[in-house]
Amino acid sequence: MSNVSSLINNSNIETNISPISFVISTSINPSTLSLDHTKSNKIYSENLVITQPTINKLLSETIKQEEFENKSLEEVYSIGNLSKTNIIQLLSPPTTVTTIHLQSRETLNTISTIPMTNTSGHLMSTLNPAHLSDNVGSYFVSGLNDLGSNYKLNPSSNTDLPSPSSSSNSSNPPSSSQQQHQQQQHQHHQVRRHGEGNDPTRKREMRLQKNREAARECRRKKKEYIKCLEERVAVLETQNKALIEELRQLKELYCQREETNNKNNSKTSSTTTTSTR
DNA sequence: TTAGTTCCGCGTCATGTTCG
DNA sequence: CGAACATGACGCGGAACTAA
Repeated sequence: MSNVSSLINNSNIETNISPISFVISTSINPSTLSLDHTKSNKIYSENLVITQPTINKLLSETIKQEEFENKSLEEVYSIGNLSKTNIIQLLSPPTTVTTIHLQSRETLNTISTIPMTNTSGHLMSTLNPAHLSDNVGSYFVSGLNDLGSNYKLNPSSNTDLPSPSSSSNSSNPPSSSQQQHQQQQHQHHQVRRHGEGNDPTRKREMRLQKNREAARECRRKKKEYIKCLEERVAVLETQNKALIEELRQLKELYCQREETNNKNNSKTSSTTTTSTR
């Protein structure tokens, strides 16, 4: 679990997106999900960054900004009617960050179907459960300075994974990672069968075996981390484009208003001069 | 078709970090 | 402080790709 306060302090990414934004950490216990176990790890480590309009929609269509900011954690929890959802921390405004541990596939679906918007409500992207499975969704690691904590996955994530037979894709042939997992388990059991005697050769074998597995896991995490970064880049680029467009429109509007004001001013000044004559 | 190149994943070693 | 773990570095083999 990443420290939300440090996340905010060390990274201005969320605050750049919106004065008030929310980080929803999808630290899902894989055992509670009926996901393909080869894919659950992806969800396990990633954070969703959802902006104010989205979180409002998530919690309640009727929640007003001020209301939300003044609520206690428990109150927000109950308003949002987020069953099985645990709001860990709600920082005070202006940077309000909520970290929510999602604990069920159901909750994940609730959030996943909500479009991500920017500060002005522009649609940024839609987070779809299918995207999560495909690892293409709009979710990313929480902040550059917090990447370490995302990079480090729960070491039990492998062993806690549901068995392939219980997954929804049980009819599919095992993927390479599934095979790898089975192979690892097999090797693990073999090692156990042989015991951990004091034989130096056996000790060395054990050490090599463990390191082999550790290296595999390390590479997997590294790949996942890089993928997260790439996805984050994509999302930030989209947001950046939207913000630039928003800025352009506002500038245009401002110029138009200036022009109208100038015209009005010149009109009134000319009428006043004629009336004084 | 084939030789050369690139990419990817693996196993191992060395070393830094964490934990009891 | 030692054991266990995490990770960077290195070399190797195989698959995929490419140019001749």
